[in-house]
Amino acid sequence: MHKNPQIVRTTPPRLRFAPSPTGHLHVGGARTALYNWLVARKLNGVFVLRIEDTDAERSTDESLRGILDGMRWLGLDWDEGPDVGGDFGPYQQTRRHVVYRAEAERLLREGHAYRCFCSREDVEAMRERAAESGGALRYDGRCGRLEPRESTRRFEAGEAHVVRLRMPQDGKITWSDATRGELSVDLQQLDDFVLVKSDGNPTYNFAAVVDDAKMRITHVVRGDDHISNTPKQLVLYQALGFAPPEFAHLPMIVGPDKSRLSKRHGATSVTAFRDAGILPQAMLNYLALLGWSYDGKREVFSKADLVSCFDLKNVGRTAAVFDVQKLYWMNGEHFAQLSFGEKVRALLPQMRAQGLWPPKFRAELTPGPHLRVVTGSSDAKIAGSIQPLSEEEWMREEPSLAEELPRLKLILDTVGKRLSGPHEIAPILGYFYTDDIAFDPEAVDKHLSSAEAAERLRALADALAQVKPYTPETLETALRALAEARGEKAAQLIHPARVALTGAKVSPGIFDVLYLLGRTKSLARLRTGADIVVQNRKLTSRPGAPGGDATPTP
RNA sequence: GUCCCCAUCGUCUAGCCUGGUCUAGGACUCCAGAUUUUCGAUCUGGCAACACGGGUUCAAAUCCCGUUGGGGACGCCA
Repeated sequence: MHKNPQIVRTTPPRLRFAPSPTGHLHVGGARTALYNWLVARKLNGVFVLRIEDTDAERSTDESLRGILDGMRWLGLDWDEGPDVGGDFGPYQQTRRHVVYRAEAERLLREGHAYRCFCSREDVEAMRERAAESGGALRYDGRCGRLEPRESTRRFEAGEAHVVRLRMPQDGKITWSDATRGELSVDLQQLDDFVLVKSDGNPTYNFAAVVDDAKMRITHVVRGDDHISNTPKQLVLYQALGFAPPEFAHLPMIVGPDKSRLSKRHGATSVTAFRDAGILPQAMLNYLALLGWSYDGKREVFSKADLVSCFDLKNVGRTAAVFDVQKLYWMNGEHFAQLSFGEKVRALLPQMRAQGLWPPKFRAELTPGPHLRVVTGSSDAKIAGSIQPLSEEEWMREEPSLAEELPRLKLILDTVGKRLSGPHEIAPILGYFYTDDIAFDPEAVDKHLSSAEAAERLRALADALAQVKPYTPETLETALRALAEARGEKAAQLIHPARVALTGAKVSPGIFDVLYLLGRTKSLARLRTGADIVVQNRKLTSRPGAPGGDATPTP
């Protein structure tokens, strides 16, 4: 077979991601896209986005939009694609019919392919017979042995048919895979597979090869479920007279049960993780580590780090289980590295989704050392750190954001690493923004269940009502003085207070919480907490529990 | 059924090509201690793996063969 002289390996490496718009962008696809993108960027090559929508039944515009959204969110930008164009378009297979038809006709003319008039039932029967006799499930190639004249006659008579590749039957096909090394398959295992369906549409293997060749793709990086497609495609490249690209097969991403990741394993679409508050850079980083490692030690990488560190040589071969827990950990690592402004930007969409923004209430902060830090000299610093917010976003949030920002800054500072990312907003700082607090039953059970607790909360509320300047420092002295006067430990006041104020057993230092919540809210919540204790006791002592101080009903 | 791929802690992995430095390293999770007004965070420490069987070799996680296990493909889906 002659080599087409016009197709020469082009200088800039060209890689592609070729999703079919039949569903959302799932993590496996995103990882494939990422690796292709990384290689392209690292080698200063071109990243092409091609849409494989030849399956008219299942392809939808909605899926296409979702995939593009996902790619954009992850920051995987493409140089050529359906929306941006390029020199080798169109980039949507449904618009490339003429190309496939021309190539199919050429193969037919040159004898590398033939028309097959067998019905689906015929082929099915053949496979069954093959399975029984212990061989590979193959089409037997009978139409390939038809007299050319006979074939033409039936074709011209308008008989339904497909086009099949004439597969050589001797020897084996071998290639060097960038991640697996030498791979080979006996040609006898392969059959004359379909190139063009009876409706005239190309099959995946045919369209992919034609497009990769025409689009001058130099490296094909894909999941290892495509290993068995590779020999077929290699034969096709040969028949078409095109130089094949380099292949790199990636280990699959699987669920905890080691089977291919699917909905049944939980969230798998990247947009679902976005909506759950995962940062794109964390997603990217985590995905990169699924099947690739740098030196076995370093795990946190920025996008730019990945570009410089990534190498197909370090891609592994064993399937990787998708571990959401580690993804969340990774999210925390990236979140911690953000500036205040970037954090706010990452937090706002999530806070909106949770009904925590715009704030339903704000605290009246008494000027104190804490507040001075924010409103005083460092104003400029905050203004500077907020810059990542776009003009538009700033304007949209103008009234509340500007007013709330100093407090939010203090909240984030005091919450510190307890907040590992936007995905934790509700439990970690929700109580600062809504009175609709979710009480942790365990916390209530432990600290809001005794008559003493109710009494302490009321005493504390009364004491704090008197504190002159309302600052963390004065609050602390007041609380400790109260504890001492009552002959109790400070912790006995602090624990119930925390639950009353936040509903949780985890929170920043209690004095910061009191301060940031403001006096009005704090006192109200302490008193509500006392009421909860009472209700709680009524409930739990009702079933005639004899013990304790439950007064017998007349 | 046929073919292909894979096999290190529960999980992600380093080490394997170029056998000894591996009583197998890092990370997530978990546990313990320190710290803390509590939790968290943090620090310190800990649990935990070379699938099995044969070879080759002075020496094997590393090389070879086999077994077992898992996965994938075999479609007019991609």
